Amino acid sequence: MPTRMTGPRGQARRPRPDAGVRVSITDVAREAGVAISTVSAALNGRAGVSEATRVRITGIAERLGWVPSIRGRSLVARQAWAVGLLVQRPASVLEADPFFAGFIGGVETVLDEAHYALLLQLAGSRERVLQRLPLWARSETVDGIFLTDVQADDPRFEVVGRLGLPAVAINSGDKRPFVSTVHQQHLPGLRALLRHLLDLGHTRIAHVSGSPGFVHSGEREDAWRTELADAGVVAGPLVGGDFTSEGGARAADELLGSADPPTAVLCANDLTAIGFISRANAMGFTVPGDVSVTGFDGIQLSGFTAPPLTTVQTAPHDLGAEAARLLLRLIAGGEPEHTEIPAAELLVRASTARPRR
Amino acid sequence: MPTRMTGPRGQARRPRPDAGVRVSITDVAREAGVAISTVSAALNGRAGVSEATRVRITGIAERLGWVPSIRGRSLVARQAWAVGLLVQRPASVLEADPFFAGFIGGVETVLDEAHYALLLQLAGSRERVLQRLPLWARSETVDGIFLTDVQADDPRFEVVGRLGLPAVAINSGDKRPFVSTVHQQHLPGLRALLRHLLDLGHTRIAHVSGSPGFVHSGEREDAWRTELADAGVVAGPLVGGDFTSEGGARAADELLGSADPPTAVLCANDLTAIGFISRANAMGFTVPGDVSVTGFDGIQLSGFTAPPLTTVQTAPHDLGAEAARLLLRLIAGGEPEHTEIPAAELLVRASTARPRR
DNA sequence: CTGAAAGCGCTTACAG
DNA sequence: CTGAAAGCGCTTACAG
Repeated sequence: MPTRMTGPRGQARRPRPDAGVRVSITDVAREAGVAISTVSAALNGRAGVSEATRVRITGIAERLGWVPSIRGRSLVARQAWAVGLLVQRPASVLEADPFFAGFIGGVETVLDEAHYALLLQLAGSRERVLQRLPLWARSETVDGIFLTDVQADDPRFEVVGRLGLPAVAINSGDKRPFVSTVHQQHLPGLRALLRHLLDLGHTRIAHVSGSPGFVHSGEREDAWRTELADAGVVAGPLVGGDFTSEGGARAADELLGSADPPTAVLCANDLTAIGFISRANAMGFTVPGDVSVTGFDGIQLSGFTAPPLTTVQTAPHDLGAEAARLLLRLIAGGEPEHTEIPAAELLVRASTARPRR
Repeated sequence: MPTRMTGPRGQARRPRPDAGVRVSITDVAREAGVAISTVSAALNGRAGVSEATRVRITGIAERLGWVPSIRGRSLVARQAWAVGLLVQRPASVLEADPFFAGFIGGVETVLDEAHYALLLQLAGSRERVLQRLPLWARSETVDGIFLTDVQADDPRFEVVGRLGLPAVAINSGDKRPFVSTVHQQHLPGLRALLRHLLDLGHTRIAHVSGSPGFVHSGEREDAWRTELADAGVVAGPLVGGDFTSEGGARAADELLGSADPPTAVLCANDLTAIGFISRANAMGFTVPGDVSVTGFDGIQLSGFTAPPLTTVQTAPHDLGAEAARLLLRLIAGGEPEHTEIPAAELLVRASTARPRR
């Protein structure tokens, strides 16, 4: 039976097989009959250690299963070898959102190679993020952070600037002080999408918007308004959405239940479009026969809906990879940079067609 | 212009506004004219500090913006205040998978309250996970880990046991040595799903399996075989899938292109089912008119497909929350526990109906 | 109630 | 080429 002992913080800790014997640099040094500084130099490939000693020490370290403690190393190096993603959303939204999985996947491919880890925390709201950001920075838990879900007047920029915390903003619209930014242009794809609808002959094009406050919500709404104005078409009704399928379904109720429904609907993202189509079908409308519907994002499932969605293909994975590269460079002492990945492109599939009349 | 200086590891580091002046416990002690041990005791609410001193020190710490460095604290406390998720999949699979977002969301809701962080790393393959696990454990980067995607003969159990690393296995099937486990029963829902198809009158029920090697792939295939056998129905054709929509589409090609297509298809998960339906439609088959199709998982979009999917509703979020609770208890010195969350339930929607003849 | 010391596991100048 | 010492920022016994 395992016995109980009391750990350094007074918590009961159960010893495990082979676990009590944490091997430290001191153990390796003792075993090798050298000083710890020699072990350190040998293992880190620093000059000034004879090949014979290096081989001997390496062998002993391996035999003892010694791996340098990141805690001791962090303390002197003043690095955490971790970067953070402090998400400004409740868990429920994160779980449904198609952006984060791709973004994190991209981030990881780069961090992994650099032997950096990603620290993830869900702060749930804008207020709690602002509360936690200084703690993260001052406690030196991470060497830098990603700023996603940038809002129009985002106070985080001022905070990371003041704290001196390396940060990369993703799709923040403008260049911001103190931080690097990576951006994927959505406007060209959005314009192409609207021209596609106009070219098909639509003149009554509605918009289901994203959650208010987000940079990309405003961007999509503006593009819709501007592009239609340029074509001399009166912008159809605007319905407030929230980037969810439920929001899309509600918008369908409202738009298709009206006296003069639109012939095309620009949805703020794919989830919204899928919800819209689902409800439209339930109401007896066919897509694209009665109404053309477009998405935005190009999530994997958008190619497998009925009908497959006309949308704009974004690249959260590539955005994540580039953001990670920028952050690592900033941490290494580089100046802030501002880069772009290739613009999001129109993907014409089967959810759009000529208007019936 | 910022000047350059060289950091402790020889990397160039750019000082930032306000960033050079890292305030440590020593600064607070000096400012307050007390010993660092007094500052530590005061800030951690330990007994033996007069109220007056505590108030004074707290005030000074706040004014100086001091937050204890997790590095210094980690070293003496021998805790990382972080747990890890070392994912055994390439980024592309992770990005498409509906499980992880929900699971991570659930984990976070619990960790956040306990002031623990989640360290995420994508190792990409089983081999690299096994290579990295000892490094994570020995470098003391995390206090414990989650074991997801458990495979039939998973070597990770032996490794975490040997390393003494607290671990929680998710849906691992059996109880395993050394680790806590959390499980959501899928079998009752799976059986109900199959009985639903049998009750509708289907006698030719095919299965599109998941990726080979995973516990839940085998579980679904076994249930399909067993339940049909119990009902005296010969199990229809089995097609290998991979939990993706592409795999589902390929399976539709194969099954619906055959001379005697099945009247119902049990897909290993929702993504597979959605891909199957998409291709079925393209081939001129209606769902559920010509063929009934079922999913598994109950992802949010499964309610918005055309037709909405009959599936089994799983709860990755709850699984994540419970797994996090178990892991924190294990880290605090508790014995391994084995818990269950409520079983996954059948969700009958519109993708299933009586067979045509 | 407060302070001085030791030590967690490392790395980095600096002596020999 | 190797070793002894100092120090990163904390916490925890132990003295006073």
